[in-house]
Amino acid sequence: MSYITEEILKIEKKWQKIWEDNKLFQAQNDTAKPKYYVLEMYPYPSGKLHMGHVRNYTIGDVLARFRRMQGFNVLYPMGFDSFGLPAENAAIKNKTNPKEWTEARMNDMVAQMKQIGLSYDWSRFLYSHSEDYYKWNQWIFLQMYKQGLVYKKKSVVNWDPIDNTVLANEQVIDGKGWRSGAVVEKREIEQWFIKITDYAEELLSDLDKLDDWPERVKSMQRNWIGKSEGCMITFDVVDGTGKKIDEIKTFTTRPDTVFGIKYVVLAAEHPKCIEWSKSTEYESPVKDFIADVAKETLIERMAEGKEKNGTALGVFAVNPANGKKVPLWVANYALMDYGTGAVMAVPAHDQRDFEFAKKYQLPVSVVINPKDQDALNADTMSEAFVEVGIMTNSKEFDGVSSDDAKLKMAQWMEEKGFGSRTTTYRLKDWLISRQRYWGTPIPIYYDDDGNPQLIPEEELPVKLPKDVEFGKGNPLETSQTFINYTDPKSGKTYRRETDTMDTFFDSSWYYIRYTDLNDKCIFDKSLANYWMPVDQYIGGIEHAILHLLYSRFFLKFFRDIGLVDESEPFKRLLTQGMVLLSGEVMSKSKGNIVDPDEILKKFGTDSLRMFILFAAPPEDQLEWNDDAIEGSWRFLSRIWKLVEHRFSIVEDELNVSDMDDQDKEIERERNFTIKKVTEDLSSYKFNTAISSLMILMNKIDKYKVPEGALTKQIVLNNVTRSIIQLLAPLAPHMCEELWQKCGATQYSIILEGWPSYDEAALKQDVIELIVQVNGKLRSRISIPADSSKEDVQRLALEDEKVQQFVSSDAIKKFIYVPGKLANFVV
RNA sequence: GGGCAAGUGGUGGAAUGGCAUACACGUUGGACUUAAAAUCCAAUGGCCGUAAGGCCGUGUGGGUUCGACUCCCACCUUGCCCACCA
Repeated sequence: MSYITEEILKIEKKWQKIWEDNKLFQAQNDTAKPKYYVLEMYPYPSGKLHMGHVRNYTIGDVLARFRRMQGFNVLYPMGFDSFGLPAENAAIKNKTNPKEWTEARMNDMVAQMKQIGLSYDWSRFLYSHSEDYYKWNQWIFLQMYKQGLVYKKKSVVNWDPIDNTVLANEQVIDGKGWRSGAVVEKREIEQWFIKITDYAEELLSDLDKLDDWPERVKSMQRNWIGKSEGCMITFDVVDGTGKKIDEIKTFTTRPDTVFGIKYVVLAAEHPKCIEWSKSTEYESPVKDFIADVAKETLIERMAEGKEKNGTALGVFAVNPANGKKVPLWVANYALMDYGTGAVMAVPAHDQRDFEFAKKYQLPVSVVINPKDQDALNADTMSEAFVEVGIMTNSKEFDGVSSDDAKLKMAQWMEEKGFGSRTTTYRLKDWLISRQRYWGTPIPIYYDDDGNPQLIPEEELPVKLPKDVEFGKGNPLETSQTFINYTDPKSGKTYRRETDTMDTFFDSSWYYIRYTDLNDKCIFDKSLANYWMPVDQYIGGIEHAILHLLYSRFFLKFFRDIGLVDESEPFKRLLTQGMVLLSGEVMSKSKGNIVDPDEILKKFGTDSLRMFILFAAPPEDQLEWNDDAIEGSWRFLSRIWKLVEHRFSIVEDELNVSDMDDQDKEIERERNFTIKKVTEDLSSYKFNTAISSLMILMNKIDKYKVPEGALTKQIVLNNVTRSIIQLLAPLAPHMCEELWQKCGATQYSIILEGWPSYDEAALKQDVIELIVQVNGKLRSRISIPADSSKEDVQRLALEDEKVQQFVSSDAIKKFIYVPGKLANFVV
């Protein structure tokens, strides 16, 4: 037999069957054993696995197998994020049912996963469109409702005119729908929201506990939550005659500039714009302006360097710091959904306010001067001064550094009662309503007064109906069986909510459902406490913000209602890089894909796995290379031949006193490689783990075992067995097969444990030392490993090459780093 | 505008204060072969030199250090995230 395609495919099938027949990968709920939970982000059932999937799952599979060999009780499950728009779009296009379409794709992908030999526990398989799963989505919704975390609000939403649905802010990318790419329009409808903002502070501060998350992901989440500390200031609003008609609050991070306020602007969506200008000469220009802003698409509104526009409201705000009256304006650069929708404008010290003031000839007044420079002149300034400086024109605060003034003035405003220190977040509440069929129905009905009422828990799940028509808005509205809800107690019929949930709801808690897939409760608390958190989570960077933020929020919510003790779902996070072909991301639309199936047919899954792991660190982009995968096969082939041609079972024990220097060297390399591979796999440096196995293999090739040399044969056997064990998580099928040829005691190599190494065996008696002169490499000398500094200096000076550069009277300093190098400074 | 990450041979990459380019791919030469493939062996950063050897070299410019790809400062380039966020 040799390591060729025909044999490889036979071996793969053989071992996949043995694993399955013995239920080798089923996680046991044995809470006495140390656990390890490995999870990959469950996929959307898109059709076939692509290289990105293969890379993602290979990484997880290696870690799962490695931890199993180390004796951990490993949970390694798989499932599908199977609700979502594509199934519904396909249903419209092909006149099929979303369920059939989705399940056909799921089946294809599961078959491929099995073909690759991924060691999932299929007894814990789940998918979000099953009634057993989405029932708990509805249950969670009810619990959140009861905790006051769910509310309905009429609001301007992002409307995707191609997918005919509302999009969350997060699903709008550069003003376009994340799936359809259509320019998003604005519409106003009643929507369901989840108050994730209640958890903003904890979601932010707990990021500091996630030591094993990439800094990049944490910083993206921090940006997204967008915490700002500042001050809320209340202004009296007066009409032209000075009569108080109302109040307005503004948020600022610059309380130090409060004496420089020259006007106040409201966002165009602010309801007070119309109210305050009503029945005055300002009403019509204000209305025109608001209409103009409303007409703009998101793209236009967000365009960079956007011209600032506005118009006066005809009313005034009284600056509570100095009692001065300043005009109120409506402007396109104020945002309704951040802060209060109203901004105090300080033209001298904010670039946006400055530009606006210049355009509309509003006054500018300086309250901060630069340190150690001439005072600013408000009339000749060409841009706002935004740096730290010295306070001026600010009464008792004059002369104070503007940095210190921030706190002092905020405190002063608090004492005077018109300001209060506040924290705001950019994070917004989560809009979960979707006017779509293929998602979880929201468990609500409306009473005769139109007030929302909860569907009782015992009636869950609210099932998706089958009598629906696609292609006419929200399909659920076409189902008579669905829209009418009959209260079992009163027998009365009510209208049912037809919105479904954002599919991010499904994926926010699936990881904890794997810990206990029972049908009585969402999950058992003790099992969840045992398995959680996920020790290693693996997925794409595209989920760095939303999915991971929502998941963190859900677990904190579960904790708060007593379902689980953990606060963070994912202990360690790995965001794997993309797979590229000639520098571009592989994509169907570009036609530059390498089909995993083709590679599997040619080289088998072990070679594919080896290539993917070896070609780049897991977080980096991976450039596909047809030649390099052959290199991976070549390496596996050499190990195969090592067992076929050189391994030979010997009953005798190794006798250390019979070992010569070469034997000891191989034995040392064997121990060293075990140490290196163990460390590398623990920190997922698969590429260097493989390279150290290659180095060991190169050394084995040079190690000669003459006919009948018993000691050398035993040494060879030992190193061969170790290399197979170390390789087993990476190339599992071939290693199982070879292990059986090498004196296995168990039916699977996984049950034989992970090889250990002897720290003492790593020591060398004689080492090669680098000798530098003035930091430049000049020679290498062999010295006893335990030499003293004086001995090393003496030995080094005896070296011819060293003598060329050093005369003993010129030595200023001698540096000796034991085991590494010696350096003469002359 | 703010934040984060990265920049090393022909290519993927290794080394995170101590031999720069491990390991692999590719290329070239050789062995084996009637031949090819496969396999095995050798060479492979640049410049100078017949050679021994020397000099230069990790985006750029400074700095710290006996010693810097690695640490510090400034800049350039690329990628990603956020962004009229008050």
